[in-house]
Amino acid sequence: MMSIFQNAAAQPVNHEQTALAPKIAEPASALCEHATPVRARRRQRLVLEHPPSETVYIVRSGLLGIEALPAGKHRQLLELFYPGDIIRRSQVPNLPGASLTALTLSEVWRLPAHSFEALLAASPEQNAQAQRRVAEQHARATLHASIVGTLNGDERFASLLVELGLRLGNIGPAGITVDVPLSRTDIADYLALNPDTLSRITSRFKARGLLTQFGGGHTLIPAWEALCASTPVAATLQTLHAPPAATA
Amino acid sequence: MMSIFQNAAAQPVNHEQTALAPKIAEPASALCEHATPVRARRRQRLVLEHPPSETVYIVRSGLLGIEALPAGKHRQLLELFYPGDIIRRSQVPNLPGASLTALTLSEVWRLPAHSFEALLAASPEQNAQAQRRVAEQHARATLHASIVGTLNGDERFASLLVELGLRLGNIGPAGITVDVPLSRTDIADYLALNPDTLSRITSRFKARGLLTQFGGGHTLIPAWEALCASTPVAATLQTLHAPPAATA
DNA sequence: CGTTTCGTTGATAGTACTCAAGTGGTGTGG
DNA sequence: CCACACCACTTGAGTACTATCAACGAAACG
Repeated sequence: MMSIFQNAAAQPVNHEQTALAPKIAEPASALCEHATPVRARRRQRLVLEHPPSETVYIVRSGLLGIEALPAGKHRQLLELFYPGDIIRRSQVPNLPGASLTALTLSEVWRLPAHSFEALLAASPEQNAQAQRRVAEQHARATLHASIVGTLNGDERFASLLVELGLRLGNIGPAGITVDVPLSRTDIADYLALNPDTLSRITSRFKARGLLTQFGGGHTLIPAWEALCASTPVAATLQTLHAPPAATA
Repeated sequence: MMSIFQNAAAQPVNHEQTALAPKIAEPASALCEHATPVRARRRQRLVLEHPPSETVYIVRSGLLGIEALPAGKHRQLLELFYPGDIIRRSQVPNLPGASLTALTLSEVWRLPAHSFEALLAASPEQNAQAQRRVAEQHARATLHASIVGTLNGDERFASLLVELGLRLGNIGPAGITVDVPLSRTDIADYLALNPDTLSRITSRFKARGLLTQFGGGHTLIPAWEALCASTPVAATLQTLHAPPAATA
């Protein structure tokens, strides 16, 4: 049974055949009747009220992130959200400048927390599915803490490339192509690195043949296996970011 | 309305009066009839099966953590769990050596995920409360990523002390006393620091009058305000770790 | 009392940050 | 069409922080 919490826009990396499969039609859902569709352009911030008047967002397409602005330090990108993810205020730590920001043109559903809970209470299957989804998001947040806490710059960057390749990559003749929706600053803020340091890392990756960059974020990963070998968490990323078809 | 998901064992830090309030009696719950009580001694690992035969743990007392053992690196303590927290396999990234470990003598409830979901489906209030609890745990995981990603060693250690003070501290005549249940290695692994570096940090803190250590993890924080001033996330920690009475 | 373990401290090296200069592309106005 | 300003990215040199390794001291244990 297809559900609203599953990825709608992810294009699976499939090493056997060319991806770019047509998007699957979605079934009608009780949620879409009560939710307000919202389109967010790049860099637009979505309001995160404080409890108890909470708002729940469900990502339909695009890419969003939690950002914070620590006093006197650089912006942080704490977490990335993909289609199907569920976001509410209380999931976000009350850091200075904390906000939910669209990193690309995105579509989300917005609905009050009490409506969301009422809808879940009415459907045990969707309730269980929402729980699993939130648990998966938790695992991703924990993994990110692990990556930022122990890996060096090269390994962190390789980890992000693997994640984006699994989420957004397409099979091309010369490797896997990814239209990276993050700016260089975004990537540095997400990996807790300095933009200068990130530039050195990308230069090393290009020199090692792990990466080819074109304009506008168009990126080619010529050697997927070598890239996966550059990060100790490639297998873990696979379980959290690969679509079910590619996991099997 | 009191619930099973609220802290049962936390002793709030209250700057107005002495803490050590008597523990509140808990109401009967449908969960305790279906859950298996489990006692875990220090360093004991709790089994984390893979989906779909998932197990859900609910912390009753004590302190637990998620640990991982990256190849060729030191152990990582990725997350701490306090009474009331909900833990299931899919919340934990599939890292090498990932396990749920008791850091102190702990009591948990164990039940199959499908039973847990069935019980939540029967009670909309508990369902909503479980969702809020999981969201709060998500916020803590994200905050930890922020701490480990951007703060230096001193700030990380101060952040942990504030967290433990809020969770486990008691008001004493000379300041706030905390029986820190973590070994030095645990703390270093949690803060993504080297044990040697952590030792230097504690020495600095003792020299600055922020910390007094006795044997067996008995710790005194003489200057709470000064400690909070040592970390940029003191206010955020307050919202996530302070009991409701102390937050107001 | 000796052994083991843990914690501390010093010296050194590796990594990333900061600051600064240089490069390339883009857009605007002459 | 060119000149210029502007911005993002790159690269180099110096600095700050932490990890690593080794030695020392203290406490726990037999």
